[in-house]
Amino acid sequence: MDLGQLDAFLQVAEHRSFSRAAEALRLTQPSVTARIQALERDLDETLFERNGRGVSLTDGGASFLPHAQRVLKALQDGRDDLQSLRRLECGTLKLGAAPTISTYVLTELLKTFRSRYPGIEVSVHTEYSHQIVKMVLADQVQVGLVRTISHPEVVTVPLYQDEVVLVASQEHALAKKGRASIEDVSNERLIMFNRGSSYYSLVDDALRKAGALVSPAMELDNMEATKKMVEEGLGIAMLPKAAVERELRQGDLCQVRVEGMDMPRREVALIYRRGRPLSRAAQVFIQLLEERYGVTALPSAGS
Amino acid sequence: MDLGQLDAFLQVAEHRSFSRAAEALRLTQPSVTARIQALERDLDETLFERNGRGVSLTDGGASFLPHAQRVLKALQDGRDDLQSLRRLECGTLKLGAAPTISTYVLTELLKTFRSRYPGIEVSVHTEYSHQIVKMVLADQVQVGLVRTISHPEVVTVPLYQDEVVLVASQEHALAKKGRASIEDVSNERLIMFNRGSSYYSLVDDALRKAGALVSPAMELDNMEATKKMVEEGLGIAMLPKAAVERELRQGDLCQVRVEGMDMPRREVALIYRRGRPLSRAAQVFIQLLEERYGVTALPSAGS
DNA sequence: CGCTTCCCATAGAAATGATCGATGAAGGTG
DNA sequence: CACCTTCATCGATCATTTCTATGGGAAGCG
Repeated sequence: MDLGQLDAFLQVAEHRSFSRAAEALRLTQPSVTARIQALERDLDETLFERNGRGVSLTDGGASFLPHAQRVLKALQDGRDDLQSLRRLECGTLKLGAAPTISTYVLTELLKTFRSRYPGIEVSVHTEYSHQIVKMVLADQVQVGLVRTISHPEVVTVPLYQDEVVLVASQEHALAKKGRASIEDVSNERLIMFNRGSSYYSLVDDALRKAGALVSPAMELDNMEATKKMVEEGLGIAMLPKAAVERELRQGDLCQVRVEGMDMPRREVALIYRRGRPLSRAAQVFIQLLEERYGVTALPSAGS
Repeated sequence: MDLGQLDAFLQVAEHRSFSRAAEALRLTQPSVTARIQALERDLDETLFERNGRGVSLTDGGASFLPHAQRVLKALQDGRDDLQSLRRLECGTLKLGAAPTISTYVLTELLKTFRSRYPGIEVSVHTEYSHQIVKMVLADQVQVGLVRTISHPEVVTVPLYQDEVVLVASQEHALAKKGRASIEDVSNERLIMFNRGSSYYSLVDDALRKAGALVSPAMELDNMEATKKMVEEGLGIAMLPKAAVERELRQGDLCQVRVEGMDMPRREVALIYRRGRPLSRAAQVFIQLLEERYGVTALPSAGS
């Protein structure tokens, strides 16, 4: 069985003639005869009645016709799908991101991405960074946005520094002062965020290094709840700036500069599997990141 | 593009390996490589990522995969359809029949036919005989059941004689006597049926030949109405026996023998287009007629 | 680090299959 | 009856596919 045979079959059925079908196919009539005969032999079924003037479908031919049409249609659909994939009119982008990034950075990025490529389906998996790395390696996600991690199998492209800032409610004394000493901080009720998160140890280390003796007054596993606590004046907190940007802008929270302390920073990076061609959707997503953060993430074509 | 290429594509996608796909296809690995490369060249799209250990689909390959599956499925469906056609599990039977035959003979035949071949779709077109002949010639129906007509392009197989009988209501004087003379008939109110039908002239001729001077008391275009009229005692009628068989059996009407008159007969025949292969459905329908009426209608295989 | 193993790509020869032009046979047409 | 059209057949040519043998690259193991 051959697609050329099916093509010939459809043409002959349409034109009711071998010779006219041959013209349409840009073949000679004996070739069309050969194709139809081969098809009939293959299906063990006479498909056409040959009568003096042209041909007509037998019952078997009539019943096979719609299937032959489906075959060629499916093929055309396949080609069309590839074409729209090339034009980025469809496709799938599977992203992995660490929790804070997923909530406070990715949303903005995806807004742009979706308006640029409305046909591409996007799915986001939020996990801790080390888990995202595993997912990238297992091809469960194509691109990850995580804290900088090095792994031989993974390409890591730093995007930006995610700074941790001290925040307090608007009415808080430190907020009004705008700055605080290590001592001030030590005397405040510090609300800590999620012991499992990488921020916890970052903040903890930085405070210890600065000589602050903090006793966490509260620990929450949830960023939104933590912010609300601080807003309500139940304490102060050291949180990633990206996560509190809106509240700072709206005045719900105030940033407090801490004198004599290096505020911890976390480098956020884009990762993807090394040595593996990226899907087109992933490529254009990474291009978006390149524009946004002024980095070069994709190997240039020349290398 | 070639079905072998699609087959190879599916096998490689499934086995994630060219060589295992080659085994499954009973080919050598280089052949599979060649097929995939040809397909990739045709689609202008890399379908597989070749990594040291096996291969995996690219995004393009993944998007083409379901279409390739559809192609092969459509083909299998086509083969299956032909198979069930051969087993008479499906198919189409288009019948044409003259009005009386359609109503009073075909129904019974089709009951048997449907129970024997429940999957075959049957459609019946009821037209006057000469119209049915045209439909047979135009391939609008495959088989016709009509009064015997001869036409060089049509095979005509007489099936049975459809006798015309004189009927009267149970209470009618002639019914009680069981027989009538020509004179009796002439004195009765004769209800005639449908001037357009071939029965009209048959009956008219026969009466005239027998010397009856009839003045139709009523003329109806509808067999059921005619019978009702006779049942109600509004007159007598000469109707095809097939059309009144049930009423005779149930006693609603009585047959009256007419002395000294040749009752007209109409030969009913099966017709189909000459020199054209019949669909399987038509063949088995004709076989049913052969059984039922003890005739030979199909050319034997040897000729 | 080198060895082995697995996997896919390539090259050239042989086989297979498709196409073509010419011609024949059958049926329809003037 | 001659003529035209239409499909089937035949043998030659050409293209494609498949095979065997071999090369190169990546992964796994000692």
